Amino acid sequence: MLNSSDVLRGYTDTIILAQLAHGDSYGYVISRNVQNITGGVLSLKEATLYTTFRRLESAGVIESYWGDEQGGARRRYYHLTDEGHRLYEENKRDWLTYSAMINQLIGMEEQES
Amino acid sequence: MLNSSDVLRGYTDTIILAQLAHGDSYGYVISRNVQNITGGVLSLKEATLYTTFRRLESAGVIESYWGDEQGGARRRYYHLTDEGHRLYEENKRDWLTYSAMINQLIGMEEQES
DNA sequence: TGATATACCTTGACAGACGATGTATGTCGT
DNA sequence: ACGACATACATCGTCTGTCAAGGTATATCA
Repeated sequence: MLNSSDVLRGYTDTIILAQLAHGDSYGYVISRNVQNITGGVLSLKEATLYTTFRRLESAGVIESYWGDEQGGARRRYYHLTDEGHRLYEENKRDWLTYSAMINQLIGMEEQES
Repeated sequence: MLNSSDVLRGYTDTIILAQLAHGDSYGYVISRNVQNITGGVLSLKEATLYTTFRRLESAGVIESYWGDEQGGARRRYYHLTDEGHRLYEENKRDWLTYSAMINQLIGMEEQES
């Protein structure tokens, strides 16, 4: 009943920030990485990916530039700003807190009174 | 930047199923439980709660009946159906899988190549 | 009398995810 | 030469879940 959309919703931003934290990258590769890491179980759909890029760039957490490929399709690369790095760290901490709470809420561990 | 809505989105169903897994309950108490468990950090808003009840009942995973309170406000109790129990267990398993993947995706642990 | 707690409910708006669709370049097989 | 496929980016319109705002009703306590 749970689908990819609901599972990732709210974390797409952080997933993209994570991909960019170790170096500039571009849409197609990020999309592929997500599929590889999750064994194809979860995926950031292209429509989601590109609208998210727009949103993050408007927010000033990423910046983009065109790569100078010789041959092949053009690539728009994205770069994490300082603010982006800060947000990434913050979101990681938040995920730790929130995922622990969801664990509690959905009864993954029995709580003693 | 992450807010309660985004964090819980996709898990409200499971949270409610979890609350009902140990016995029938009603909206107000479930809402309070979520706040207590998370120390007030996360909360299921009433509008969300009641629209979710409708959706789950339509789906046949919960059933409702009016309590016979003598005095005080009336309460609509909810009961997990067999299908509801099944879905709850399934969603718990899914959460284990998906949360591990999100951990990977947002770089909570460094992966060796 | 009115404030507070308990308890339920609906409407309308918003925001994020995504299917469908489109564009363009380059490679490989036949 | 032609079509299939992979790479790569982009937008539009729809769907769905969340929630602020508003409402109803009962009981208790100051």
